[in-house]
Amino acid sequence: MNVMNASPRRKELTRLAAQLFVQEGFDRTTVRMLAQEMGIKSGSLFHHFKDKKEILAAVIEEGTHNALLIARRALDDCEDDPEARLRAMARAHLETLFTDRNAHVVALFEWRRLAPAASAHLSHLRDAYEALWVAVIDDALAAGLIHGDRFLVSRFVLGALNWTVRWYDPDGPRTPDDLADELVGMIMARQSEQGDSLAAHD
Amino acid sequence: MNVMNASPRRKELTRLAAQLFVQEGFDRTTVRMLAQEMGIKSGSLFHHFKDKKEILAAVIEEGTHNALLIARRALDDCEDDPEARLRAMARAHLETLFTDRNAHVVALFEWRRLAPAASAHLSHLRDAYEALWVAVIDDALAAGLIHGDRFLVSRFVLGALNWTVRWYDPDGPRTPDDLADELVGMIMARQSEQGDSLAAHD
DNA sequence: CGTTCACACTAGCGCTTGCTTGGTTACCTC
DNA sequence: GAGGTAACCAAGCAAGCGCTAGTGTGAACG
Repeated sequence: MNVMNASPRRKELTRLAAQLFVQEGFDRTTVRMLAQEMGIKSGSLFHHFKDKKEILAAVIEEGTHNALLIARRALDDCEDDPEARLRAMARAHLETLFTDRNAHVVALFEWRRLAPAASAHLSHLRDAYEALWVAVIDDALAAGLIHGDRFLVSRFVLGALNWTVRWYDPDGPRTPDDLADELVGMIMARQSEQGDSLAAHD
Repeated sequence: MNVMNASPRRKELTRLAAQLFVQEGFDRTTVRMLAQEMGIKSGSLFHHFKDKKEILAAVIEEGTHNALLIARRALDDCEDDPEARLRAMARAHLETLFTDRNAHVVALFEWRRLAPAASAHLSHLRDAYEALWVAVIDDALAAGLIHGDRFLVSRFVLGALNWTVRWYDPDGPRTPDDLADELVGMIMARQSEQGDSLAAHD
């Protein structure tokens, strides 16, 4: 019985589980389906995970961890002006949603299924990820690039991004980067003249 | 065995079912839980609905129907400029989400659980609702009020609105109308140079 | 009065669920 | 070659699931 460590085998199983959770949802994914996808019998599954919820926790941890890594790398690699950083974060978010796809989607949509104790352990990962967003949004607000309440803007932007998993077709004409750029363009104050709209909100 | 008609009793049961579906999700809501909430035994439930999925279908139909009614009324009651109409649609959307709450939320999040045949019957309702949105967005684009691709803008806006059910606290300081106004303000091309009219909505 | 009908009940069937148990294999280390 | 260990399997249990069958009510109607 493994508890929290990450053997290579367990990592692979987690990746497969994420795929099924995205397709079917956590509740409709049975341990027998998971086992079959992994090429083992259902009983063997409980050698790697204590119970079904621990599989979900592992998937969500993996997804959030990955999102954090990709976002940090994106911020490191991009230029240092507010618009570029905002664009980089939006692109990174969609990248985790659609290329790494599975785990991050599960993290977004099945969070509630976790026991409070388990989600408490993961919340620091999530907080770190959200902190990145808040910093970028704050910079964009301070630069007059966008306008509004910092709390609401970040929620709206993340909502618009997260909802893409409901309608986006990866085989369609648009790339995830196109989506990210369009969203950033949509919310940016089209400044024909620069400067004075440094709106300090209360 | 009722099939599609809507007796008053069935309507009430549908309302109660929606409440549970929002709280627990469709899969985790058992027929015994539904029956208890309705004050009857689980067997009696199947006098009103053919099976569990028909309950979900009834809830979703109710939710979409209601959203359509509220949106139409909002458009009728508001002034006839693109900004007012956009604001009215956003407000109406959040109104269905949070006051009528239950059914519309189920319609958004449990759509996939429906059999294709059942969802085909409901798709015309959904199409009608989306048509309202597309018309309003098109007007706003034509008026230069917002900018971007009509398809993407509507998806992003609806995504931002729908995602509110994940974080909005009805007991908090903000009203749903506040949220709607902030979102509209966020995406509007602010070519009026005087001002950060932030808290000043309506 | 008898018939009908909407509505509810009791009882439980057949199946699936998450999970446990006891044992087997293959490999590593000393 | 003895001992340990990670990985797996066959078999199945207890609980819960959606749903059905058969019956009993009281009100409405002729």
